[in-house]
Amino acid sequence: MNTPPAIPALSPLAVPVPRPRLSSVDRRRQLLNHAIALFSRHGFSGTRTKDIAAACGVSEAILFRHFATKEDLYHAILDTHEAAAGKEEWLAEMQARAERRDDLGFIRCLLAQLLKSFREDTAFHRLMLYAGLEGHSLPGIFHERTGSRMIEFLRNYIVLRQREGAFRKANPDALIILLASPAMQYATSKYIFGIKAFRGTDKDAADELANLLLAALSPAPKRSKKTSKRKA
Amino acid sequence: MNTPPAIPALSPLAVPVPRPRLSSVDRRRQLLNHAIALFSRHGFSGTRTKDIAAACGVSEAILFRHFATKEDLYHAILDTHEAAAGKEEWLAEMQARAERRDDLGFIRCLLAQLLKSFREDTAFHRLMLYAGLEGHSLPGIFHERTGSRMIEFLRNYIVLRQREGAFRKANPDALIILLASPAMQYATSKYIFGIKAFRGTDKDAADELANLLLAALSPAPKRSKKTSKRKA
DNA sequence: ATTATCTATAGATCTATAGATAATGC
DNA sequence: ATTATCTATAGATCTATAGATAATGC
Repeated sequence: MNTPPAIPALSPLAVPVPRPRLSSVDRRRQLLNHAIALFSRHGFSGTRTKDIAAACGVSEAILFRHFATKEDLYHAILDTHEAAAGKEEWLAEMQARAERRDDLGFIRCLLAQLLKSFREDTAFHRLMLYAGLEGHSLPGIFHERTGSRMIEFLRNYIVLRQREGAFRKANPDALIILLASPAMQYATSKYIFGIKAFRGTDKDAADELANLLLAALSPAPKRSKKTSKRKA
Repeated sequence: MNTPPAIPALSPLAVPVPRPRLSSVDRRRQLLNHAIALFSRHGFSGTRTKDIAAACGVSEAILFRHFATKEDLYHAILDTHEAAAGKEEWLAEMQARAERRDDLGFIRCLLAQLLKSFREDTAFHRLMLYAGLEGHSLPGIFHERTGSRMIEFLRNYIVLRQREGAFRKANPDALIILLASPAMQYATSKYIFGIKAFRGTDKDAADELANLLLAALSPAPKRSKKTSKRKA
């Protein structure tokens, strides 16, 4: 005795809820949004135009009225979509720490923001990964936008602090990799692959890693030999 | 005046080169190998069974004689394919460095091997990335094989060296992330996305990063305050 | 005799379009 | 009048199978 369908009269087939007729720009925006969600989950070739249209509650014909081809739709996304969440605020915050030479705060802020970006904008990062794997040259675009601006900023600070003697005189590119990688790797595992490599909150992870990274950046204490035990 | 096709008589269509009839196991192996190459490039949904069969020079019917469905083929790959390149030798080498407490050598070896794995077994890593994105739960399998064994080994050494006072008393999980991430990130960018974040060879990168990582792992020098300048 | 292989094709699905219809804005 | 929308469908492509054929090993 299973519960029979209670309200057959209200099934989607029976009463096609009168959807509002959206303006061209609104519908386009809606199509893009649902396309982002689906492409980010299934990749380009794993996403069906039918599903995108269905997600918006319209026929496929509508989709192809807005975008000539599936490729066009995909590129419309890749061309315009940036890592959203408060990039400007972030840069400002980093800038503030940089000005007062708060190295630990600087690194912490960097890591926290990377984690936040993956947490809140997972779709974007999945999209970038797919685009990179599928060879849609999008990581290029990413790198030339948010990415490279941040990298530029990072490198400037690193070089500055190296000149001031606060950071170790290593290859700045290596230091950039070192700073950004752990948070990216951790966030990718956690938010994209669903593997937690670390118990505790993102903040815990950021703090823990920031301390370690600062140690890596700090100039080597002067020692005569590897094994010398700093005998005052 | 373009050069006309020179040897029409030898075109593939004209003379169907008598391919050898392979044994079941050989053909199966060949199908798997070409499937790996194609799945790794285009993902599951981006790969056509036709292309796999064509790569082996046989009809699709042959493929479906060996694997009931495309899914079956894919899982046959994911279940059996491990990170190939000399895993045992690698562990032995790491073990040797561990025994003589050559921390820098230990880290260098780890990084060099990670880079080598991506360089020489790119298809495998692409496969894992795709599987993770497409939700084929394969990273799980990966993690339970090569991955987790290596992680186990790493953690043991880290904990040991922490007890011996040679490594900083931080969360071992954080240290593992710290150690492995830069090389993985760098290798992913370079070998999978084709972005070089670093001029120089892989060995240069490994050495540079290893030095930095060792600094991060080393215990903090005793200082009374953050800003103290170690006045003897 | 066994079995690796092919041809041909079914049936599903996918992108894209043509032409008709109905809601909106003037 | 304009235009957002739908239905219906073409044409391509994709997975999978049925049944026939030819190479191999005994």
